Amino acid sequence: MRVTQEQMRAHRRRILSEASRLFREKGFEAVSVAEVMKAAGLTHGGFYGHFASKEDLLAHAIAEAIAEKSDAEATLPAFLATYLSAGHRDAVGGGCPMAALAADVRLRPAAARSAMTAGIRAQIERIAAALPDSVTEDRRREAIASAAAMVGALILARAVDDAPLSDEILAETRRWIDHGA
Amino acid sequence: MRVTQEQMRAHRRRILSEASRLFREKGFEAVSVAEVMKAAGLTHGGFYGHFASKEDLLAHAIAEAIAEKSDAEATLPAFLATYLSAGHRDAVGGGCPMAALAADVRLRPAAARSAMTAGIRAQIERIAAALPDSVTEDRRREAIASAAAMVGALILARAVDDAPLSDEILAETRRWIDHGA
DNA sequence: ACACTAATATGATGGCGATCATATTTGAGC
DNA sequence: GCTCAAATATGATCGCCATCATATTAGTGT
Repeated sequence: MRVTQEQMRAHRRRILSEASRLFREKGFEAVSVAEVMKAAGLTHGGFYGHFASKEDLLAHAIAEAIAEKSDAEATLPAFLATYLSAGHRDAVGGGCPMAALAADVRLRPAAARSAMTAGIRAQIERIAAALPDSVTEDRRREAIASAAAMVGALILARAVDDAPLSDEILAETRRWIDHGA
Repeated sequence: MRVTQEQMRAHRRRILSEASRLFREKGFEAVSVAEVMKAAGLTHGGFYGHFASKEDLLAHAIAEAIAEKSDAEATLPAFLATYLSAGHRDAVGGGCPMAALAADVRLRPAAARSAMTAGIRAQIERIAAALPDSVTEDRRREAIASAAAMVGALILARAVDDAPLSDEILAETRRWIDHGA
């Protein structure tokens, strides 16, 4: 049945939002188009009225997740405390799209990689802006290394099946960045 | 046809080695059991004589990759130079199993996570051993943060579709760890 | 050498999932 | 209000793949 143009835009937003969450939570391949549509309260057939393919959806979902996360924390220690927390580790679906999908994106077509690249760039710049003043070149280096350490720590903390080790990875990486920056 | 027990062990090793490479290269889901067997020079049917399931294979393949990588470089700068190099970034199939599979392992059953956890532990200890002398507690912190930064940098460098940015992520993270350690 | 069984090969099976075709409903523009 | 096309729903299709069943071959222990 046909719906309002407004409704249709709302549907598209809903699909994107659910896809963004599901992809982060379960990985790209493990989520079916039908599952996304069901989560959005629709049936699978209408999907191709909104997106060209599942991979097209991924690219938009990544962009969505990145845009949604662009409200930065002011200071680096505050950001770090949130980012490298048990809460963030355990809430993958609503968490950092890079930690959840950057490894996966290597295997995906250009559009998805491009969206991810934009997110990584933005993240580096955001961290650089939050760093205490110093030489521009050093700020960028610190921002890059901090971003890498944060993403890496979250990925490792999520991979590990041992809770104390997982906590330790988060805590020690956090202290290390705090100390170095 | 039946083969020598020796042959059979060789087949198993071959399957593991090809699986280890293929999983790193293309991801767990994108590799089929038949593909692994073909790469090992066998047909798909015999697979279940060697492993209980595809996921069982993954667990053993991770353990394999980790064992194969356990010949450490002596010094941290030397290890870093290899690890955060364009060559390593571009040779995923023979590269670090954590950078290739840690993010994926979060979605896999216990055995795979357990093998990965052992690898992460070993890597942390190896880095700690390679660090210049200092207080034990600080060494461990530096080792954990360095491991996280290295894995994160490699993942980000591989995700990005822009060569200069990718190179920059590797180079700056490397300098940052070198400097801090 | 023989019998037995282990290793592999060949050939199903069953399910899932991306995508497409067609039907249905109902906004939108006149 | 009427017409037409646009969203969505329903229902294929087609291919892939993990796993299993059965056949074939030939080591292994005697």
